[in-house]
Amino acid sequence: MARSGSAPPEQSTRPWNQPSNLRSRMAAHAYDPHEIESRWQELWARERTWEVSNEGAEDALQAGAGDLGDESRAAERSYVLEMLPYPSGEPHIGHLKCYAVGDAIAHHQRRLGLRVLHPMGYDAFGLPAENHAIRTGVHPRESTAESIVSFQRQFRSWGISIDWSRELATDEPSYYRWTQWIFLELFAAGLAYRKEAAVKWCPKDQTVLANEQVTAEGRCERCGALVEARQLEQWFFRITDYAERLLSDLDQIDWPEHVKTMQRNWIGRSEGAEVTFRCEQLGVDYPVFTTRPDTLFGATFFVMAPEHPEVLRMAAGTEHEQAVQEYVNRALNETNEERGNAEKPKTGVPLGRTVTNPVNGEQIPVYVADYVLMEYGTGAIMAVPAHDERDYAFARAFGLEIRRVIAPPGDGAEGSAGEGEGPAEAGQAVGLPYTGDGVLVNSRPDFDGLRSREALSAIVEWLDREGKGHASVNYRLRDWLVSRQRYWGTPIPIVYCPQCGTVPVPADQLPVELPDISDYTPKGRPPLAAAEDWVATTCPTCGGSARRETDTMDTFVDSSWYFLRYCDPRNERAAWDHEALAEWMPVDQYIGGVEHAILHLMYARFFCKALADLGHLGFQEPFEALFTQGMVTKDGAKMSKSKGNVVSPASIVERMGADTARCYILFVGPPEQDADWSDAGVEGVHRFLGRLWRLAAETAETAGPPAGAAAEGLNPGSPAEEALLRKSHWAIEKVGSDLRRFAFNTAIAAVMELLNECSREREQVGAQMLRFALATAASLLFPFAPHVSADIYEKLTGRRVWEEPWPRADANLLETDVYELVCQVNGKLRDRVQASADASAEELKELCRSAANVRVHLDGKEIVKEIVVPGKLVNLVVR
RNA sequence: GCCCGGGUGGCGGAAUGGGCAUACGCAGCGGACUUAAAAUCCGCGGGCCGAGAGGCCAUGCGAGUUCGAAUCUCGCCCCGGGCACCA
Repeated sequence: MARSGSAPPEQSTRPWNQPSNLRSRMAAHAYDPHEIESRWQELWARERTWEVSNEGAEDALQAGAGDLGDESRAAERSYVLEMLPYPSGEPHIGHLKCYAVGDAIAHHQRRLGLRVLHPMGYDAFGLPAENHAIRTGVHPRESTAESIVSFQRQFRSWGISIDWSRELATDEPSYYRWTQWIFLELFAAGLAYRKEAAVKWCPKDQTVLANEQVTAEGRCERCGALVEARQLEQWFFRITDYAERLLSDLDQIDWPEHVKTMQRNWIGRSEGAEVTFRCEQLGVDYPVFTTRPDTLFGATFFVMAPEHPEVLRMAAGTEHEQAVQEYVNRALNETNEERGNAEKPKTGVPLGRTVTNPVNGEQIPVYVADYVLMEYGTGAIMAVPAHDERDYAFARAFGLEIRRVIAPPGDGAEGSAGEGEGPAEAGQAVGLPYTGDGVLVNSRPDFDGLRSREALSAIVEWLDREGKGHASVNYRLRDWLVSRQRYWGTPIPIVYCPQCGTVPVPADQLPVELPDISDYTPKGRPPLAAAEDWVATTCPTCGGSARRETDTMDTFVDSSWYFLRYCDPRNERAAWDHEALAEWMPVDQYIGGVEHAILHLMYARFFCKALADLGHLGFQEPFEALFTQGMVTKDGAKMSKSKGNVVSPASIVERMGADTARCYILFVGPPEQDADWSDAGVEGVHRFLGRLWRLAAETAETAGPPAGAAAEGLNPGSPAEEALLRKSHWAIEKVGSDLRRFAFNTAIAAVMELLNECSREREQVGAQMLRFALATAASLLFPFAPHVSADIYEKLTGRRVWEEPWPRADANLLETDVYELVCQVNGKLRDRVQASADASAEELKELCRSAANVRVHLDGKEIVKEIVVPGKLVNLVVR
């Protein structure tokens, strides 16, 4: 079996750049990516290579019920998913990167033996198509359909291994019917509700804007007019009910730490207490939230948000009523950008009332000020100017008392009661505001001297006993505003009946189809309101005449559940079948841009938790693992039409082929980091694929008929052959481990190294060994450059590379019996010598001491210490 | 201001648990082939000194820990991202 002796050099092996008939050889071995890529793409399409069926469904057909073998099925399946693309114009380079990453993972997992679900769809509703319609009159459905066709064509031309049988678009009634169903489920559970809220309004376009349509300067994205605030009835999802679970479940999922951190910050959990301040004059209690109950004795005034429903009532009948009314009106019309600026001077107006500080019974004045936000906490605060930057600024501006109640730890000033007391000016001297923890002073005998931490719980306990407060947790997260006064979106399936009020459309009457309209121009009300025939309907409950909701849903709603639909995309009876979901969900590897770190990823998590609570899902987290890819820039800047630095994937594919484009984008650097596009760099990768293909084509000729699986029965017949065999196994090991850690750049570099060794050694090794090494290279490169790899592999072995198991490295070939021992003196490299792998520490020391250049550096010195790292180095410490 | 990333040749980057800094690619230089060019192939390649052997210096800056630091610790500078009146 083992062929001993050297494999005879192939007589037909001839330097392939030999002068004779160079031209014809070049023609015969020219790398033609277009021919190769279209040939393989056609085959994969014809044979539906990447489609997977739902085994659960098949089991159910065969066996009646299908929960046998759940575990083994779970072990064998994998769901790889890239974020749903928004189809607009043509795919850009960011899409290419995303799918290059996802496809590499999908291919690798398939060849590890998993059944991989890798579907595709389109986030087809959205504003750009509607804005386009306003400009051109072309129906958004048409322009979107056109974009989808272009996306499909390009994704196919990239050779992405998609199961096209599951394709979907969120603007299809067969899809949004179920988006509406989910809305109704949330509505029935009280998780979808209506309330008045401030929206962004463009006075010029006479339309409500989505947040993302407002520029950083607070202007309308389209016309540049300053955006105003308006109060309108809006639909919300009660995501805040899930704040705690959205936060704590982050610990269970394998996501990049920075994404989790962003979500944690977004949710913004704060522990503290709710404390009640009573207005004796009106006999009303006003609770506030504070994270610093230990500073309660320093509360010298009380502030309410302009939106607070009690503000006007409180001021009513006082001399300040007029001023308060004016201040509130002004504040409500401010944009968030103006109001949110912490730098601007504090403004506010007294209400002419006082409330009682529950810990000491003091009457403190009440103000209305726009630095207090209605959306957070209770919309009112206790102000502790000595220990809060904002309250301090306000107190200084209004000449209010600043009372120091926390002394910095260990400053010895704990006993100096009275210090910092009195109106504004007194505060300056002692470095106020001091916002850190410390020791209580100026409070009450039983609390003075306690540290902040201790005082905090002691005071909360006291409040609790007295019925004046209790421990409480607050979140920064707000409820999700889902209504959009827009046309191109999923209609909200609600009817307003004069008799019955707000009535959900019964599930069996879904979908509420989006009607065609002819005029998309904004007219001060949602475009759908103009579709009179559609708006006028009958009440599902009483049958009387009623009107439809004319707002549509935020497109983030559409994309919050599409990954569920992929599991069962053609189901007409339900949004999904439980079996199908049990088979595929959750997504094992999700891939997308970090720009969705908060919104999309938070919304999808919320949907799954809510749907799980309603009994529709059997899991809590949709995405087990997340990978966020970095941006692709050109000349260091984000690609944009206005900068004229856009690199179109189509032009790269046309010039050099999809394999080159995909490999380059992965080779240029770590995929999670931003990468700058370099035309010269692409050429380099293209050259590499060409060299690989040509050497393989040459080798296929000289090595004779394809020889089946490349590795079988192959024994090295010479040191050169053994070296190439070892290099092949090194590459197998390297690419495998690199794939596991998403290090595609170094994986491709390893295949390059293997090819370099192949071409260097091609005359020193037999054709069979060369064929093995090149087939290995193709096999390892397949996840990144599927077409050329499939082509080479077939030429060399007669087999289909995607049906081959992922190669396994032979551990024996990864270790050598001799290696280069690094010899150091005082930590500096002085020589390298051959050492045998089984040499003892003593032998290694001796080897090092006797190395030629080491001896020079030992001359006249005394060795005081010898450090041996077997397999690596010896370091001699001398004096 | 707070919280994350990151800073390595001319350039993109590599070094996976403290152990040969600069893998792989680009650009560059030299050579082969060609009437020539392109393409292709072979070779060189951090800086300084040296004829060479070799030596010294070098991973943003400064200290520290260690036999040994791109890697760990502390301080500082610069770049990118997120949050930012959230009580």
